[in-house]
Amino acid sequence: MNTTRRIAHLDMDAFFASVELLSYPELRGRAVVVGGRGAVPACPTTGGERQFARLADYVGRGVVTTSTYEARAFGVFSGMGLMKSAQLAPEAVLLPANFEAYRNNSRRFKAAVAEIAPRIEDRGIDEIYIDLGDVDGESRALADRLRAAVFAATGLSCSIGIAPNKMLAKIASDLDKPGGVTVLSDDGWRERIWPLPARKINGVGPKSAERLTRLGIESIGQLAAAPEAFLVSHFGEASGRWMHQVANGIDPRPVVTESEPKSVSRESTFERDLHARHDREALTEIFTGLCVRVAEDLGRMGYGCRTVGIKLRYADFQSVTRDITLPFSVSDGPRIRRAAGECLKRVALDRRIRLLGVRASGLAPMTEGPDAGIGGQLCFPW
DNA sequence: TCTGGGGTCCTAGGACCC
DNA sequence: TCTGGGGTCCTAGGACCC
Repeated sequence: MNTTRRIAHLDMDAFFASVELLSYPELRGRAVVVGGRGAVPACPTTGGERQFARLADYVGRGVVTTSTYEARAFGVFSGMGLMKSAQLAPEAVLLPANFEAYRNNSRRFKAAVAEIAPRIEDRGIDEIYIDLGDVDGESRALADRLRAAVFAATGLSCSIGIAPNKMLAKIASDLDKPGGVTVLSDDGWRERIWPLPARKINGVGPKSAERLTRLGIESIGQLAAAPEAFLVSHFGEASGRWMHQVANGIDPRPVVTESEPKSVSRESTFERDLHARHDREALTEIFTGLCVRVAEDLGRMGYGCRTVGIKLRYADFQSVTRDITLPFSVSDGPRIRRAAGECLKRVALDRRIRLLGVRASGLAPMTEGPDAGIGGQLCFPW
């Protein structure tokens, strides 16, 4: 019996920036950065030629969402503060994010893939896993077909990895970016994967990579050779085992084609740090607005929540969370606001705050009207 | 001149029940 | 009077991912 699976990971190349280049083809070949709250959109001048904001002129707390490969050559990557990236590439063009356009293109590329291979796991706006088990065709030819279909639907390029499991497929899709296809076979993957840094494993982040380095483990191959008991003793039962397995090419996780939402949240970082007393009015307004948006999200999804939580980030970047679980499900702004207010009473408000967030979890679909799912009761304990 | 916003999953301790 | 386990729920924090 042959139980070898065939799984693809498809990753759009510099997705947000590439979508912007569809609108502004004159920027092709230039260092372009997408991101930033309050970044200035492109505007036509009187001559008809479009005018773009320079990265060097940005002021604020925004970060890079995506950068073109030309910008990455300057060392500008996702997550970097815009003010810092401006020092590396002052002449780069800065564009504000246009999520409507990204969602549009995301839907289109996924639909194009689904025409060829319908078993798709959504991994966010710009990447998917595809179960190719029931799809005919040699892997490389199939990948070429998928790439062509994505390009025909969007005008955008992607990279694809095909391998016996998700972990290997994910690493493979990154091996030949942009526009590459990498196929790893059941017995040939080791020579490509084992020399890579352990950090390349999806799930080994900066903290774990640092700890591994201190233990003398740099590569995936070294991780694979480390005794499982040794990893378990340093990273705990679950993480240690998992690291040992994936480094040895064992990853039985299936491609999950459907999932229920677990939580929804809204948060906001302020232009300047606010003080609970001095800026009370502004904070109250922001807080209520976040609750209203969470309620709107829940309403749109048709879900209620039993747990309401808040998040604060202080000026020193320390974060705290508080949450409360209600005896029944809620979904309306006022009740979410009231529950979140209870949480707010349990945090220190004597320091400057840079971020405020509101979260709803313990989600359950609301079957009937907005008040269904609370057992018919309309009273609540406060 | 530090560091966005939206998520998932895991851990660990305490409460509470059997 | 002292001593157990196991299981579930709740809360807080943290790592990680896109």
